[in-house]
Amino acid sequence: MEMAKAYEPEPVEVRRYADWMRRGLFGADPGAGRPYCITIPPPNITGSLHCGHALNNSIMDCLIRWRRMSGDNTMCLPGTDHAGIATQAVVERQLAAEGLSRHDLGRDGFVERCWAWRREYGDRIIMQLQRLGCSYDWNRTRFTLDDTYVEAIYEAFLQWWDRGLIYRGARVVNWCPRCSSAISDIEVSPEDRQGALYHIRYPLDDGSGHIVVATTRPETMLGDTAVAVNPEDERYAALVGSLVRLPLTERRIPIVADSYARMDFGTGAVKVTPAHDLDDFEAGLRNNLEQIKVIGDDGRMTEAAGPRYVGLDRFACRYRVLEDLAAQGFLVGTEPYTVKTPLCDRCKTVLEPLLSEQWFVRQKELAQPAIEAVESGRIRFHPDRYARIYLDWMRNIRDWCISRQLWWGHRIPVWWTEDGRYAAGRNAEEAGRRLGVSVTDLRQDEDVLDTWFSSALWPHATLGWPRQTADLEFWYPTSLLSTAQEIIYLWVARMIMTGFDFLGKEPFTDVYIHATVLDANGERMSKSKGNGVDPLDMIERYGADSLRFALLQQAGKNQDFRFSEERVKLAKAFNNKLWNASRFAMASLDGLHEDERAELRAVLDRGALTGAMAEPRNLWDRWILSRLQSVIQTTVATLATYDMDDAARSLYAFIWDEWCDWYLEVAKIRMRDDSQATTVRAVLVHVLDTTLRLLHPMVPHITEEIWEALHDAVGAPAADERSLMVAAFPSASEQYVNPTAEDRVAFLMEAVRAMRNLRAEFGLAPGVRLPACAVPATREEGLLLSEHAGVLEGLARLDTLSVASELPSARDGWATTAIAHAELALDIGSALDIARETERVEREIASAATEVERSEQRLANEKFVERAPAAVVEKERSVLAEHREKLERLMAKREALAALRSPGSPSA
RNA sequence: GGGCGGUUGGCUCAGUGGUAGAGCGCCUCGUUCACACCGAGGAGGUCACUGGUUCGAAUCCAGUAUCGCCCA
Repeated sequence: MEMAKAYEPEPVEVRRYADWMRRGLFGADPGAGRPYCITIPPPNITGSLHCGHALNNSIMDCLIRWRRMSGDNTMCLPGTDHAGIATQAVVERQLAAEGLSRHDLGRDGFVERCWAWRREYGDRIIMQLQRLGCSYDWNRTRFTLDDTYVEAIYEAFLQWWDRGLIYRGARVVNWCPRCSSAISDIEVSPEDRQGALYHIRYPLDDGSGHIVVATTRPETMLGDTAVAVNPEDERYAALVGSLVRLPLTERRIPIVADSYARMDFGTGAVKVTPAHDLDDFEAGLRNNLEQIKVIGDDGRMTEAAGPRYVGLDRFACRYRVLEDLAAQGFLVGTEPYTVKTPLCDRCKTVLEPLLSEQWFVRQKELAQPAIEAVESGRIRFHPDRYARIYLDWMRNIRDWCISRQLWWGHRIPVWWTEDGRYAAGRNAEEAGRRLGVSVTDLRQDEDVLDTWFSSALWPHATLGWPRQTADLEFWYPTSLLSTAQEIIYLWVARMIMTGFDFLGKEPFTDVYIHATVLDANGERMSKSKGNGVDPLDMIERYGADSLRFALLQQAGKNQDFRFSEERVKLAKAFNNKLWNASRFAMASLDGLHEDERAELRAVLDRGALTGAMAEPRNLWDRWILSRLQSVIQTTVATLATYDMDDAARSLYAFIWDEWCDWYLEVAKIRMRDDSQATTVRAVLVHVLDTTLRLLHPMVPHITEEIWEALHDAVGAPAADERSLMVAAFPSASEQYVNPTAEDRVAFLMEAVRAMRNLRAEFGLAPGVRLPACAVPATREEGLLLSEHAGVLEGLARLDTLSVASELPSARDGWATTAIAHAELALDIGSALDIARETERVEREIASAATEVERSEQRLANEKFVERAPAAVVEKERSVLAEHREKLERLMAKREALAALRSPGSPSA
């Protein structure tokens, strides 16, 4: 296979993905092996891939691919949710463009229209996930309105119904007057708006004075049924129990003591409007207060608001109320105030908390096992700090409002008789039987279920529940749920509750909460701000692998991270580096004898060095193999703890800094020697193979492409059943761990760097080869230097490197430097300027002297010597000895240079 | 108001008790047959602040400041 000089992601990625699909490599069969399963958080069918999806799916696919290669029986189940309110909003907008409303179509017609929309656009995000490279089992893709899924919903509803957990009640909910529906907390987007805090005087009924309340929503005062003060507030203690006359109305309402009134806010007295505020609603229940609904479902004032206000829009009413209060002398003050205003996520209408008849699920009983599972560690959160956030919420859980006044969704399986009785059933017949009436006398409840009701059943419903399927049997409990922090409550918590309740087991054992992706300025990406990075643009420009790698490099236990196109560009540079290093390795395999090719094929097949090459003798081979074990170990350990960032970092550093910068450069030199070439090629092939395996979960396309090319290069037959996707993930071999080799190579690297540094300091052209000389501190270093002289000559562009017992003189044009355990000299001839060289030596002396002094001070500290661990003290002593030795050598050199400069000496 | 996270070189971030690191950017040099999406060399930080613990603190503890997230 011909490899392009620069890596071009697009054609490779498209071809590779199609090939995986064609060969059915994403699918799984239940039964054998260790199960590993992820059911992905179903994106909304109206959505398009954003950075949060891209990050989460990169993480999930990375983990799935890693587990698959590690031999687990993995299955990752994708799907989408029907997104009741979002889809309905989209379709209604479409209708509006045609001058129609949903009511023109009628319920059935409208639902059909939604299905048509879904058929046309609903799989867009699925295709985007495929472009990202996700190895999900697409044959198992689920949608929350699939027939089988609906079965699960009704089963859950009926079971809860029969146990009395579902009830109908009047509660304050988040109401969107435009959508005419209750909406869930997550669909509320609070926004700071400039408003005012109004102080209003409520006169005491007995005429003895007044009490002042503060509010940002004066129009709700028409629905006030009490004034609350804190029971510990001495200012008002005497007033508790007395009545006030509510301005603009005929009502007398009580002053009650309730600790939810904050003494330090406003005047400390708070108006209570139980029908229009969640906290007030609960205070109302505690104090047996009347609930008066003054704002209707359409956002206009009701009759209860009084004749002067009925029919007014709520905002128009605010101004009339303020005028009237002012005119009658009740408005005592106005101050500017930033009001956190709840907006509907979909249509940006200001939400109205209002009292409404809804269906609810009791939560206390369901929460108990879900609490215990996390307390006991049966379910683990990563990072674990989120467990507390979850537990705090679960312990104070409120009943769940599950009804929505929409048409698109699961219609609530409750039927009503004409006389207002009702019962649930899987269908009208069943409800009819329960009510003892015939179907013709029944009408089904108009509401649909909250979309989160269906998502709450996701892990088991997608696996087939309530049927006892093989998938459910094998993969439940699933392994991991990976998601964003803001849906811990709404979604994660509810899945845990339903999992325990319906199956008696946790839905997953691990919950990973990924970071929030911020823009380059550290701000949350949002459509309205328009500051989002579009992942699809990034894929188009740099490839899916680059996007994945860029995201994974920052995906650890952090709460958020900044993301920009620059990052993706850098990830692409890394991919290009890998591509070219591979190209180099493969170029070295051209025209090999068939015996050697067969041997290299065996290396690939086994994922290990084989035969005579299994234990290379050469230092550089031993070194790179030792470093390879370390990166294998780190990769496995960090993926296991969801530290994908550490895994990416460690692979990046290994490939770029060790493999490319050193091993490949050394290989170029060593391969000129036929006696070494065979081993070098085997190590090249093995390290490349291993690296590709390690990297594959993060950057699947490019690694598969190179892996295939590598097989071609050693003459492996074209094989349809071969894929890196299902090759074995590497595990570290103790036998290759070699700290001695690592130390020795560190020494040689230091020698090379020191000599390159010398060249640079004297401004010598990189092309000029110079004679060099090394004086080792001990015999060991001497052997190392002479054995690897050829490599050192190549790396440092030397003419010949001689190992000697004494350094040549500056007089003859030698510049010298010192590293630990050796002195080095370069014959730079006339380029040597004695004055400049003296300056350089002075600088080195100064820095060495500082080091010596620092070490001496530390060791002079008796407490340090006494209390620090012996190894630390020992290390300090050897560091001191090294620095002293270096200092002495430098001082000797200074003297030698001084002699050269003294009068009478020939100038250099 | 409650909870949580961050504050390390110009920028973005690693680094949980033993002499401060990387990438980008910057400066010098270089297209030697894997890669200019590159290579070699270099400059640049009293680790937000104040106390404490310790032989030793970017790291542990307490507090302060500041930015941000979640919840109310």
